[in-house]
Amino acid sequence: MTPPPAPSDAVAIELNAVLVALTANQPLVLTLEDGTLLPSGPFATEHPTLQSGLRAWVERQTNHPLGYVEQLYTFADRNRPGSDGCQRVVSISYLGLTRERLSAGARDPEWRSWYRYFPWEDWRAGPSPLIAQTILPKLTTWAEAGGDATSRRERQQRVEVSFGDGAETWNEDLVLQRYELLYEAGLVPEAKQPAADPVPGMPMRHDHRRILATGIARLRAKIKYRPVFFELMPPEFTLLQLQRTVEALAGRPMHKQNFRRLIDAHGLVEPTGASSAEARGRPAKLFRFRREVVLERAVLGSKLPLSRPI
Amino acid sequence: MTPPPAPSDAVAIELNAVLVALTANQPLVLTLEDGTLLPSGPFATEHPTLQSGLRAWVERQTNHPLGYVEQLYTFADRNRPGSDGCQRVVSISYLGLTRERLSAGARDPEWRSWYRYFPWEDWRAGPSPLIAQTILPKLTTWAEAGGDATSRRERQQRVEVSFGDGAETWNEDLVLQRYELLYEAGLVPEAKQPAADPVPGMPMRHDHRRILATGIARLRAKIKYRPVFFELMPPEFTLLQLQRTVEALAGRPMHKQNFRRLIDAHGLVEPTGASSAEARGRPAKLFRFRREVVLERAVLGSKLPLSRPI
DNA sequence: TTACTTATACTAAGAATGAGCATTAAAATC
DNA sequence: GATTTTAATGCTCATTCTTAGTATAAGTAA
Repeated sequence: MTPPPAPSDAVAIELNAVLVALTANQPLVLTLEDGTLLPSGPFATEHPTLQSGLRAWVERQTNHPLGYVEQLYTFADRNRPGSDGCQRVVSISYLGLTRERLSAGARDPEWRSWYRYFPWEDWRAGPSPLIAQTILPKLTTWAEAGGDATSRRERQQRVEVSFGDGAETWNEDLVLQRYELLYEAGLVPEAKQPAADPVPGMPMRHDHRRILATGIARLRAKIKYRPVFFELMPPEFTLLQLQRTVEALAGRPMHKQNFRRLIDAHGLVEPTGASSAEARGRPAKLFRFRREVVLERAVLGSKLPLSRPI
Repeated sequence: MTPPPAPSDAVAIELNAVLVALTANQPLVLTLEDGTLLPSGPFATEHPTLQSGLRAWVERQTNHPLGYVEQLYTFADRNRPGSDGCQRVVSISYLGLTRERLSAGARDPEWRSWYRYFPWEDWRAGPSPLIAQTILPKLTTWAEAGGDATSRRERQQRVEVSFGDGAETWNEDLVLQRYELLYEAGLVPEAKQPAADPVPGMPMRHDHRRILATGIARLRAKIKYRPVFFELMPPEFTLLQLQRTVEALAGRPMHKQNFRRLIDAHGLVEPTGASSAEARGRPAKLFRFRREVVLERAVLGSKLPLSRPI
């Protein structure tokens, strides 16, 4: 059918990592060069697999173990933003979760909240006002400028699917679709023909903001059926701390009682016996993660116990 | 943190495709060389993206459009089965769905039922007897041969999670975990130290059976929230034909009335007005897929209406 | 002591799911 | 032509899962 593929000429392999940590209820991502780049790992190492090489490299750099690693996507587009056109760049990206941050306040590498890059993705205090006030109007203009009637209707439908109506119908998993729609509409500075007035949100170089969007989307989808969020928690924690962590990742508020019922129903935690008196109110019991459940089958039944904002 | 990655020396890029079609209620995969290889596509093409290049290549070869394409995984392990050790091979694999098969009965390329490679994955007629009779005994032996007590318990737990108890608790999505467990236990011919009596199921060269397992697993998971199975259907079909298609992919029987209720509740189809008189009984109405729903939000609520075998 | 937080128990309504009965409509067979 | 067989389709009922609360307990800060 096809001869065995010949070794391709002039291929550069690049590893990109979306490294996530969590501090003060903010989801953080490790960045370089004033927040404009994701860290790139070495490819040709002594390690047998990409994943083990990446893990060792991150652990050496941050002095903390990587709790969870998963491959995100491989980009190899010829006219990929950032490639110079003559050499094909294959970029293999990974998502990694880690428990603690390296030296606080450092620059390069620096941990930054991912909502600086995607401010419209934070709905923890209710629907992001950015969407109804800024994004939807611009996208509607773009949709109405589409060529023929079919194209216009298709654009409108994509806007509606990705962003909902700006209030009730929000799907927090569609991070990547939303970014790509804004990219196509020229509403982010990375676009080929960027508009004069892009939507708020810090850009990155090359296609690193797209890779970050891929990572956030994957993580938001993942926490619904695998309790990976424990990799971001300290060994002991209260249920409210756990809830705030999940809310930070999902970008949405949750119903406290139902959240606890869910965690309990799946046997994710066990009490340590101790209590925390960190906050002002009634002391909360401390829990630890039951490692055994990682091996068990899927959990959390694909639905997070969202609450409607008050 | 790290200098920009230097172009790696001696890297070969290989594209592998898991191309799926469906005929006579069998899920088929395109193979080469007497069923021992998956097709490999060219890498350096005139196309701007890997995906468009793969799509064009497949459509040229099979004379049928590829309905759906998705990236599966990138393997780049140094001691990957099939690599000769000196040159690093990066293998990017894709899943593609297509509607019709090319010339029937052809050899090379040839469409083969994926259950020839994974006979234990077909539970359409109830729990696969292979599991209780052959696989679980062998895996139990392997688990009990583990080094210390901790290792033995961990092995047992992995067997239990991947294969369940051989009867009630079966998760059809864990195709890859099951194959990898059998690989580790030396129970497939591809293993490094294969046992004298591997479990039934046709092997493939290199790591192509692992790639196929990845594709099946991805597809089984995908149909629960995106109706991609329509890409395998003719333009008009009866609801029973649709059910048989989903059953072929998931490898499990479904409850007919509840399956129809689900399809109906999500507005996936619309009647064409015509009826089919293919089978003996009462003629079934013909339906067509409502293309609009592809754009809409997630569907099928993560649960297929399984039925217990009679 | 009072006001305020936070934790935790419990419940009622509604939606989704699992399982099956009953009926209809055609072809095949006697 | 009546009867059997095969499938399609309509409908119900119980159970479980979700949603959205109310109520109460147990601490700290003023």
